[in-house]
Amino acid sequence: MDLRSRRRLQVRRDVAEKAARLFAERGYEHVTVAEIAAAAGISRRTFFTHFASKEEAALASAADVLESLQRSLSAKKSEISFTSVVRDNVSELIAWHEHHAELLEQRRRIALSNPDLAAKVAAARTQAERDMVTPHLAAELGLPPDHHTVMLVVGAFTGLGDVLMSRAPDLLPADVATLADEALDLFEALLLRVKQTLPGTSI
Amino acid sequence: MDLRSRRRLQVRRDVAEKAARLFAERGYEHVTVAEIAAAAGISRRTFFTHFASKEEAALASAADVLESLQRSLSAKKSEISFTSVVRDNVSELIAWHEHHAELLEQRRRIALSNPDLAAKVAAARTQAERDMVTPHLAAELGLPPDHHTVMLVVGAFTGLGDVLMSRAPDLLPADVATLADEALDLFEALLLRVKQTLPGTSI
DNA sequence: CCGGAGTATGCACACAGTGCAAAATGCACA
DNA sequence: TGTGCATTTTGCACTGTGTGCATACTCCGG
Repeated sequence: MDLRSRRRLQVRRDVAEKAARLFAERGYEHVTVAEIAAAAGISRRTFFTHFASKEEAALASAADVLESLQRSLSAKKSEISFTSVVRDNVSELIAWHEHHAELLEQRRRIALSNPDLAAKVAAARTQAERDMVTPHLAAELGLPPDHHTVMLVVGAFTGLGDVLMSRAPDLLPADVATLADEALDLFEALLLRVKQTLPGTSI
Repeated sequence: MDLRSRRRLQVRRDVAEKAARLFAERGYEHVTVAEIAAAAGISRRTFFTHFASKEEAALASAADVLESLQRSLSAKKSEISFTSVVRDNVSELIAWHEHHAELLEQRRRIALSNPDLAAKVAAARTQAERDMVTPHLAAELGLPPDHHTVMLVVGAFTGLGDVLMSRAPDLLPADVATLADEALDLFEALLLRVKQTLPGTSI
């Protein structure tokens, strides 16, 4: 990694952070790209060499949440069952959330200021979740990743995950844990049933 | 309904239809609002009295799909089980799709030309699905609609539904039916399990 | 026929995003 | 150290979306 690209990355992070601050303060719509650029000490035109759009800057500052799940899954690969890994990761995530209350409050305000943006963040999260989880569930079921059954199971998983993520901001950490447990119990039951029914289905 | 509003609605439909045609022909991004307005015989400014945005015009022409589920659910209310109603409705939807191949092809092209728009359509569909389905499932479980368990079950349902809807365009109608059956079997099993576990949980 | 409500339109403007060319910056090599 | 090259920054002009405001039009009841 040469010096140029490292500095570029640093600028990118800096701009995203300044943007997030402004969005949280005044609402996404009421902040212009010119203002973000000014706050970061670059020109408006340069902003667009770092981000393809104002929206991208907003999304960039929220990309970190998934990294933890990513790490958990690739680290503990196939050692233990899929749901156990996820259970562990949920605890990890909840702990992380408690230690970053201010950051999450900022994001909550941004999301509140622009539901469309929030929907996009959620969609991106779901998509990433889907991509991470599919290979593991496919392996656990002994099916190819593009098998319909796998897709359905993954769909149910992300559906449950979406509920969890959408409720989490309004709940106490302990309640989030309870809800996550219930969701995972449900998913485990579903998974078990699929495994039992599986030998019969052969498309 | 007075004459004025009826004509206004007619114009709105007309504009949306013209817009959809243009979007399918040249791609969402390569059609300007000015062109849509011209095609519909109104001024650019008037376009914005009918639609808050270009996007809204694109979404407006895709709002009909959900009406069928809406009707099915409110008509057959509580006569038979929820999943049976949905099963019936899926057949209905598949039949409808076969009779509107050209329209669906048009929408497929629009979605292809702009993934963001497609994501938004999907999100709107999911949200509407959620709203329709929640009261029925709450009733069937004997819980308040905002109960966590209900939310989770609804989440699983919409998650499965999303997979179904995202795969459908690439499958033959018969395969869509098979996939829908599998999804509903899965959901039925989940629902059954929740019912069995329910008496124990009391938050 | 008239006055007013609802609607259409034109005009000016703010802002996002892009292509292009000039200027600034940092890196390697003589 | 200076010079040439590649990357990056910036200004400028332009297209397109969306909005506020004022004006003109249309249709309705009196």
